[in-house]
Amino acid sequence: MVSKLDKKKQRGENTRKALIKSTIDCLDRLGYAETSINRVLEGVDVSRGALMHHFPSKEDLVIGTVDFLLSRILRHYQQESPNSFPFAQVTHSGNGTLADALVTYWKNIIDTPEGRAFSEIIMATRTDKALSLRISPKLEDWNEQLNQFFLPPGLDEEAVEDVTLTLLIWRSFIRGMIFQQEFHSDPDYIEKIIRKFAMIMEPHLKLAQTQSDT
Amino acid sequence: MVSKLDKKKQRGENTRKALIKSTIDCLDRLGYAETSINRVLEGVDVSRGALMHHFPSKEDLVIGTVDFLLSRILRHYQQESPNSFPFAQVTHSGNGTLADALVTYWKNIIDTPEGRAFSEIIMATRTDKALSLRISPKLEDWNEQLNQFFLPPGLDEEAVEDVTLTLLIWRSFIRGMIFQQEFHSDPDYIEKIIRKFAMIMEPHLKLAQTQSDT
DNA sequence: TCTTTTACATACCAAACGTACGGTATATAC
DNA sequence: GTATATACCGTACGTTTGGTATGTAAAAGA
Repeated sequence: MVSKLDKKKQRGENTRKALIKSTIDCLDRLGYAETSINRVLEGVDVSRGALMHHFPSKEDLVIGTVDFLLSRILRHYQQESPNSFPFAQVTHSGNGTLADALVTYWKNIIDTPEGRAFSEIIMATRTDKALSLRISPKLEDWNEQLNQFFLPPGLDEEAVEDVTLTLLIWRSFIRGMIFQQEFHSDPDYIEKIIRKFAMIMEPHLKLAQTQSDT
Repeated sequence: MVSKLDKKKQRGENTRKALIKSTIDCLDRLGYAETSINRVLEGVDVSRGALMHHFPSKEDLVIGTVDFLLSRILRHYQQESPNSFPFAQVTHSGNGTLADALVTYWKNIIDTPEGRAFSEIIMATRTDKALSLRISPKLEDWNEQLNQFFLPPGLDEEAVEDVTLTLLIWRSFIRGMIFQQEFHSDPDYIEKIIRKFAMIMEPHLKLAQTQSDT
């Protein structure tokens, strides 16, 4: 009884996932402007009707994709993964340099199909008011949850503000690197920039940790 | 004799400028995905035929807009403007804080219709190969020219590399702030982040200057 | 068993897209 | 005066867009 129900729900879930995967692929390869429903369908064996069944509008498809991308990153932080999380590595484990961790984070999270697709959506959200209205609350929540990973308990208000700002600087820089890639396509040079940034930021991360220790 | 020819060429030049201005406005308000030829024409009193005469394809219109935007920023740097150029202010004049200059730069150059339109095009260039082929060389040239403003003569090779990397970090951060705005719409908070970044970067700019003085 | 719900498929729609093209007016060159 | 180039106009074309309407097969619930 249950297995047949599960089988059907599972089928629907698989279709949803396939559509979202194809959407991510399109956003990464073609950009937001050229990502159409037809193009998404080309990359997967799903009918137009099936897509409209799961995502009644194109906007719903984008929202579904955002939900997937946001929870993906959160999941990534929740289950340890000390190698791709720069701050955690420095403040918790202590082995390896911050620069290494930053480069790994860039390669594993930001400069990936999912990371680039996310950037495309964020960029589109800037001018798409309907999208912004639905996505902005999600982003605020997500931002809040992410920050919790970096805020050791017992910090005073000022220290929390300080760490939060430092985190935002880090995120702004690393997202901006997606733009910068257009000027410097050489991955080695990109890595060099990231390493220098890590070097400059390092003392300010250490400071945040020291404050929480006292 | 000359006046009549000039008058005609002037008229054409005015039409071109009006079309580019309208394109910038559309990119800023609607984003790259929703910027169509029809939409550009809506914002200006020019016929469809006139647009096709000056810009034979949509791609040509974008290229024309990029040319305008790039030369605009270069012009901005060439003619003094010490208030909006953070590095110049610190290394040349010395009055006012770096943070103030950075905030001014953000407000006057990046967070403007022209700055946002530029970001939209750069983002689109990532996935549009035809556009990338025509724009990338322009960007490399432009980048090179911009760097010249920040490189005092007599620097050794290592110092040049150091300053160049620092410049790229700065640019990556400030462009990334366009993304970050989607998370924090409050301008005062944006300013706070920029000021903290300036504080962190300040010693590293001073270092570059000291090296060139010795 | 009969009804409802879920998952998917096919066919179609009006609107908008970028582009092509024939035509007019005027200014310069010879 | 004639040829040529520039600036501009307006319509029409074929394609693609996001979205809808209708139908079918099967599982779930009564």
